[in-house]
Amino acid sequence: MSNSAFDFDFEALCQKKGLKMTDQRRIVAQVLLGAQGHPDVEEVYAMASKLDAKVSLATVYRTVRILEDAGIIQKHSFGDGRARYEAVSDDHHDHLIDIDTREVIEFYNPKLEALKQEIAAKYGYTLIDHRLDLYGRRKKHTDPEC
Amino acid sequence: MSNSAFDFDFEALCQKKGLKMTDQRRIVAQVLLGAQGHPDVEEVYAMASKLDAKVSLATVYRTVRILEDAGIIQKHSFGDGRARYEAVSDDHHDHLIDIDTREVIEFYNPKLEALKQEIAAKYGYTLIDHRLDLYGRRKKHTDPEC
DNA sequence: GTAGATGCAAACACTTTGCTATAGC
DNA sequence: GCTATAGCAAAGTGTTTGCATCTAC
Repeated sequence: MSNSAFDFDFEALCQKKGLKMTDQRRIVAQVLLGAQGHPDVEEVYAMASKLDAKVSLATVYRTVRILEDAGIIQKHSFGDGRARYEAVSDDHHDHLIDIDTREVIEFYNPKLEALKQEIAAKYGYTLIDHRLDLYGRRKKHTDPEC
Repeated sequence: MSNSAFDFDFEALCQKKGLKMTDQRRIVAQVLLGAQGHPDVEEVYAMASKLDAKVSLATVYRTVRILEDAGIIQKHSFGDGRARYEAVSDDHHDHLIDIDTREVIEFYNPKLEALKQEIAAKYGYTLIDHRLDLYGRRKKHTDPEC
C-alpha cells in the first residue's frame, strides 16, 4: 500500500528536502491525495488511523503543513472554523457551498478565471492565489440529478 | 456620541429584537460601522476601549455576533486565523489582498457579479452570499524575470 | 550513529459560555 | 421589579510545539 502511485511525488519531495519518509507521512499523504471532497484534519486523522493505528493528530498536522508548503494540497476555509484540504490538481475549480447541507460543489468557469487575472492586473498585481466561494441555497425546482 | 447617525439602525434593531440598548453595544456598533478597513475583534476592542473604558472583549464578541446575524456587518477571513469585520454597505465589493503587505484593496467588477449569479443559477442555486479574495503580489515595473 | 520524526501533553490563539452583579426598560 | 446584559474567568476548539523516545537513512 505504500507504493501506490499517490505517494510517488511525495517520496521524491521528501528526498529533495532531506525529509525522512516514514509510514505515517506516507499514509497521511495517501489519504489526502486519495480523498474526495475537502476533509478537515480530524477527518484525515480518522482515515489515516483506519489504515494504520499509529498515526497521531500532531503528525497529521505536521504532514499537512509539509504538503501544503510544497503546493501539493491546498487549504480552504469554508467558514466553519476549521481548515479543509484538497489535493491540488491541474483542473482548477472554485466552490459553491450549499448553506443548508454544507455540500460543496466544485465548478470551473473560464470566463471567471480570465476575469480574476484581469482584475488583479488592473490594480498592478500578479495573481498568486485566489479563492471564490459561492454560498447558495438550492432553488425549489424538482431537480433530482447533479 | 450615542446619537450619531451610525447607530440609528442598531437602536431600532435592538428594539425590534427585544434587546436592550446599552452603552457598550452602542460603542461597539459605532466603532464597527465607522471603522475603515477590516478590523478584527481585538482591534474593535481597542478602539471601543479608547472611547469608553468599560467594554470587555466578551461584549465585543457578543455584539459583533448580533450585528453579523442582523446582516449589518460581514465577517471575513483573510487567512490569518482571525475573523475580520466590515460594515455591509450598498456598494458590494470583493478583496484583493497584497500577500506581502497584507494590505486589502477593495474592488467592484459588475461583470464578475453577474457571472457569480449566473454560475449559481446554472447549478440550481440562489446565491445567498459569496466571497472572492484575490491574493496577489505587486508587479514591478521593470520586471527582468520572476 | 545521527539527524530528524513521532507521540504525548502542554501551550497557544481565538472564541464562546456559565455565573453573579448590574443596568435597561 | 423583571429580564437581559456586562464582566470576568473558565471552558472550548482548532492548531502548534517542547521534549523524550524512537526510527530512517
